[in-house]
Amino acid sequence: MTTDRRLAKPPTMRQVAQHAGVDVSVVSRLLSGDPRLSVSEATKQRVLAAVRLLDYRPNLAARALRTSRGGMAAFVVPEFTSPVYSRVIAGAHRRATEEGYSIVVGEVTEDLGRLAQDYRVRGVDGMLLAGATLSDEAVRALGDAAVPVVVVNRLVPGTRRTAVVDYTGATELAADHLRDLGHRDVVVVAGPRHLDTTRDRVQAFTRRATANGARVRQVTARDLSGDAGLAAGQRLLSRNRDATAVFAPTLMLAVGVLAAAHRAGVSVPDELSIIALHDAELAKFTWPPLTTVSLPMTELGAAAVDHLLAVLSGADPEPSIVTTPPELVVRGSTGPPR
Amino acid sequence: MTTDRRLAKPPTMRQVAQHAGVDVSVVSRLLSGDPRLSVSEATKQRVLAAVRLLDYRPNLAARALRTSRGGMAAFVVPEFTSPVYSRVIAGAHRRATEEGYSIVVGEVTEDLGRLAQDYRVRGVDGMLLAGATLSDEAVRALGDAAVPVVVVNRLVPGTRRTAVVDYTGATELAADHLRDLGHRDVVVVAGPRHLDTTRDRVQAFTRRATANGARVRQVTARDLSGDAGLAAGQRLLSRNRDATAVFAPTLMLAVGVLAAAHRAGVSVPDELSIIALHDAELAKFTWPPLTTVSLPMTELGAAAVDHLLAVLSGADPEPSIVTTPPELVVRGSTGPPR
DNA sequence: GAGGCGGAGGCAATCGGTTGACTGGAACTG
DNA sequence: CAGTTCCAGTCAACCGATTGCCTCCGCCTC
Repeated sequence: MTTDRRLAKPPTMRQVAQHAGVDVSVVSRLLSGDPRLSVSEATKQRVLAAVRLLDYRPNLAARALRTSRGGMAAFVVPEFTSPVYSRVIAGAHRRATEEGYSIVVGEVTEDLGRLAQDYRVRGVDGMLLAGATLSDEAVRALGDAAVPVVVVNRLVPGTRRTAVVDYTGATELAADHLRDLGHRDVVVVAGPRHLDTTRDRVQAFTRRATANGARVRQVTARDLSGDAGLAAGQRLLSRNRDATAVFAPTLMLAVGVLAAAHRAGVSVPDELSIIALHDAELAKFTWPPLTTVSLPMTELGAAAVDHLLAVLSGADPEPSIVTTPPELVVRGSTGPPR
Repeated sequence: MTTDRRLAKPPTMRQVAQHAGVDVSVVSRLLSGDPRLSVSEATKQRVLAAVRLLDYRPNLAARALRTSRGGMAAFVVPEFTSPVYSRVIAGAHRRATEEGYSIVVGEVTEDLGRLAQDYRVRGVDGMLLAGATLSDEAVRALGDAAVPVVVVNRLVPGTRRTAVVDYTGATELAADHLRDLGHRDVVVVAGPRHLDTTRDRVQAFTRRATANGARVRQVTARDLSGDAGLAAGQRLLSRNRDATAVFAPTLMLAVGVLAAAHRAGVSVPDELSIIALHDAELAKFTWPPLTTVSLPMTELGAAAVDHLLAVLSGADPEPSIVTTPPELVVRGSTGPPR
């Protein structure tokens, strides 16, 4: 059972072949399911038995060298500490593992083309690129990087290689929740203008809320951090005293706004309701707990991997849109306006 | 300047050699700094010029095949969504990148030996293993896995291959802060008994707080999640009404206790002070913001990589202890007892 | 009986670096 | 001037899997 997995070198295909009394090419073709190979059933069983006996697994470096396919995908993020991206990574990792791929992690740098080249020689077959901090042109320029790139969670006009979740449905859920509670005067926290991700979410929300008959105003956060949310929240509270609800396109912004409310002595949800996009454990433990719209980020990671794999096998699929419906998670931060 | 980095195959060492009019072996030895090579300065410059011109980088798959060193390290965690581990990963990634290594991520499975074998054939040279959920024996058994394993953030008796931060100093900082505020009756939230990580922290805190003259009692959380902290907090509030302060060995436990206090209408810090180990953005945005002791988790990641690299180069270093001093971050969750 | 055909498997080049062994010539020694 | 020592590189065998092409053999056809 325990096949002495010490420091000894792993078995090679040659050893399997010897064990089964055949040529390595037979083993290779058999294991890769080459249709042009014909083997007798007996030989086939001998080979498979040898594979099992030796606990053989192909050396990926050798395979990568020969085929220039390394069985790895890079997940590149602006920073590792985002609670949202970590869920996307988890999903990507799971799916990749199922497909025999590994995930290597990377950080966004100014020269993504160079990064792609590095990956290429490392046997990394493609990149999953998350992060809204790049300009549209920068993203489009990646169309012919050294390895294929799939942009995650962002729809860039002119690029098909993306995987996204449906934010429209999520924003509508949020807008309708506020309407149902009776809010008619809402502030949305917009991200910085150059971040198309939040721009889209804010537009979609605004459209729906307006259609619902609400007055929608806007404050702009300088980035998507909690600090930016805090600052935006403070501006919001001093300028829009009559607003009864706030919509934040990301969780940390909402947490920041909540902190601003606490500091200003504004009671949530009595004087101000807060609702955010994206759910995470964190949302359960603020005070009051945050009402959010949960999005299928794990599935997004998986979809991105699937998309990349499709591209790698020569296809040019439509942008992948994760259809798992968003879910409204009502906690304590929303209530009827006073 | 832009050397057409399209889909074309990257330049090989052979091309560099041809360009410089020398044998590939010269290029190889020159680039790897082989001391047994002697080259004229002129040749050397020609080779280096060719390298730059072609923007050559060695194919890692080929190198891995020959040397069985793939230039990759795996960071294996129990789950990706921990805000603490993500900082460790960030540190590991930075350091690894500096050393020309890549980080692949993995999830803890029951059969870590098998995982190590998979990594071996993938060209992953070693594992950084985080996560306290494994038994001591399981960890010790990894001593002779297919690739070397460095255990992160955990001191297992009988293993030298670990990198840790100094929790003792951190717990003393916390205990002394509570003493300075005048607390004499403290509850510590212990993690589950089998988690030696939190056990050590709890013991160290208890020792110091007791020495400081405080009465120290204990509640046990079933794991390290916010939910577990909430449950423990509720038990704590019903059983130890006279305690004036709580020490939590991890951030999420503290967040859970804080939530319990809110739900019970107990005011923090007036009726109950809360202090936690580990700082993260999250701590700034709870209400009140959490007083914490910040630990050098980024440095820990870097130290773990350094340790692994040392092991890979044949050394057998002492357990690495990150000496960057912990820092007390006083926010709003601690104050004098009423 | 010669030729054809298909099944079962073998041969060997190749991917791109690495590394131990080796060589041609200049310089130096005795 | 023969012999030795360096210097500056060169040669070629790997590492382990993949893959186009070849062979051998038995059997079927005409």
